[in-house]
Amino acid sequence: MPPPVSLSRSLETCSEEASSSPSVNVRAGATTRTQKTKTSSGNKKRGRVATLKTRPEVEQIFEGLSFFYIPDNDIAPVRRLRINRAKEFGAEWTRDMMTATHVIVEKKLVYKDVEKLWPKDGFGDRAPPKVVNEDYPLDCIQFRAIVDPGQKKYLLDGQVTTETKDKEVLLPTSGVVDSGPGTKSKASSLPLKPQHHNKRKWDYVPPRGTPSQGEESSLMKSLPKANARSKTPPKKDDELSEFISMMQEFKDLPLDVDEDDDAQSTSVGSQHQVDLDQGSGSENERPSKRRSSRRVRPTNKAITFKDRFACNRAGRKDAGQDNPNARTIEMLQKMNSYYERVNDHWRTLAYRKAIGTLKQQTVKITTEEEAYRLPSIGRRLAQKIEEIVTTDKLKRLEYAEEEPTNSALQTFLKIYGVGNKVAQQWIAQGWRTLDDIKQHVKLTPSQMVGVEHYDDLNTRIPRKEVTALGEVVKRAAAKMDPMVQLIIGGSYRRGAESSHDIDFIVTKPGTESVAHLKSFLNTLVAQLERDEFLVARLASSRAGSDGSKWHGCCVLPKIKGLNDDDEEYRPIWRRIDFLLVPEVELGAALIYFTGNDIFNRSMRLLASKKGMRLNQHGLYRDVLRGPDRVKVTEGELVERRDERRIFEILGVTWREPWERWC
DNA sequence: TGGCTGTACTG
DNA sequence: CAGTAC
DNA sequence: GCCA
DNA sequence: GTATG
DNA sequence: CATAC
Repeated sequence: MPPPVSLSRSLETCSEEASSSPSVNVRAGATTRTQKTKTSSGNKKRGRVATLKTRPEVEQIFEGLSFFYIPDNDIAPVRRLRINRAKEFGAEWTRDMMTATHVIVEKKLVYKDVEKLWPKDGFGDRAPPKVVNEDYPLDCIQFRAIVDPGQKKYLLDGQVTTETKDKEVLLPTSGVVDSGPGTKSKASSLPLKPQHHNKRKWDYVPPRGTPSQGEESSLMKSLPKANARSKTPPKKDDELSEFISMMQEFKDLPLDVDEDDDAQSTSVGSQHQVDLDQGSGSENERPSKRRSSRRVRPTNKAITFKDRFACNRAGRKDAGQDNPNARTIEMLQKMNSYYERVNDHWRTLAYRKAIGTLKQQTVKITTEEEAYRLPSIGRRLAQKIEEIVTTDKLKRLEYAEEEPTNSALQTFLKIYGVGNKVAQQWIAQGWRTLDDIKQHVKLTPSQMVGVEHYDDLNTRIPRKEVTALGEVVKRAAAKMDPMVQLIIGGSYRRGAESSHDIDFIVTKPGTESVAHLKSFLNTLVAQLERDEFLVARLASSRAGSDGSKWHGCCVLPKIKGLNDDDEEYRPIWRRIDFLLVPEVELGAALIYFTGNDIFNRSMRLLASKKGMRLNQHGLYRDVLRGPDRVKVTEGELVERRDERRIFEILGVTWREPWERWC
């Protein structure tokens, strides 16, 4: 594999600006097709400027800004294109730094190079221009917003940051550059989101009238979007498109690559085409900054089989507040709940996994590439993460939340017994509020309770109260059968500070089937109902079935020292569940009822990959699954009593309940 | 391109 | 069984 | 949405 | 009606 | 619940 010498040479030709960035050209050359080899004169003038488009006013994001480029010319085709792009969006190209609002520096250069050009006398009264690398304008265009120029990703080599926060800005010598007004840009960005196949699904449909929503594959990113915009029908032959595709391919590559990159690639060295240049060993782990489609997951970060399962990665609660990615997580969670609402089951799953991954990060994830290297974060999510970090918002989410039916959906789904089908149906019938529902809809008994006690049932239960409720039940139970054990599971067992409901695992030494506990539960429930502790029954075993659970509502009685201080004690309805578990199955049941659900699914998935099966009853092996993965054989029971043994057999290192937050 | 945990209860 | 819940 |  | 899906 | 026994 001889290095592409010839190519690079031809490039150099076109890069008359010598000293600077031969590399750029290399690429251009390599891409041949673009301007046939002989880029020079003829083609060059072929009115690129003439093709300058004017974009709709709303897109004039750079209005009032003037960019000073370093190097100060537009000889290199790529830079010329970039300058023109900036102009399209309202920027002025200035050749005088004194009038510039931003100094756009080629990545190959370091901060010192900028200092050389920096006016010795400063800028007088006016704020000095912001110094950023060439990614800055591109990102602004991509997000259709003036993003914070102080972000790390726009720093030059050798540039020092002033603040430790996210928004640091570097100041040139005399510098007093703050991130300036509008660091939190409010500018509108365009949606970047390919709508999906998602057959037969009521997928989200962007509100009409909003700016192009469209298709835009993740690989296409910003530029193509422009052409595809509704208003201006794309012109196939537009020569700009040629550049566009070229830009897409290279815009994220450092402009220096190639043969000379060598040495300290501390810079955003890229090793694209690593395979080409022999040994040079640039195959360091540098996350290739390219955003092209080519998937190059760094191989160095080998993820072992078992590490791919969430149940094997540590996780504790809390990962929230102080987490450096809190903002990102918050936004993704909103997207997640949106997809939950529209019943996009699998996307919801993907988001939850990604959020889990993010929660475990100890450093802030800033760029797409950085995010992409993490497990369960693919291109699409990585892009969204970068968008959030860069613009502090997510366009896709804004559209989603604008959906008029969205709020009604959100309301209805929080009613016990109402899922997506029913909620959609109600909305289709025109109902939008709880009142509408109360008046016009025939509810099932469960839904009735759900509506009547809507607020109570959607209020989280403080841990302290869960404990208190637990005591009430345990006391009653002990009175009727001291041998029975009640274990509070769910998030409480994981150590949560508040829970959505209370889960009791009801078991008793010596029991081998739920039948042995059924009568006890009936008695217990009956008693607690008389005590007016249990106030509603939502679901309980059907006659014939295994009958192992009971769902209902309860209220905490007035208790000395806990809630008797207020003259007005109002009982709050709480969701309560009982699960009958024969003692022999306690381990499996504990795993199941401790969760969280991602943890459980992960454990079960791992089990199934190992030819085993895990459910609330136990761990089985040699499960035979027929042709359509239909379970043919139950499999042989391996373990069910001992929680730890189940972990062991699955090859999962033991994790305490409070370590099962995924 | 197909899978994505596995089960119990309601109506 | 579809829908819902866990 | 992610992944094998 | 009761069982089944 | 809808359908079947």
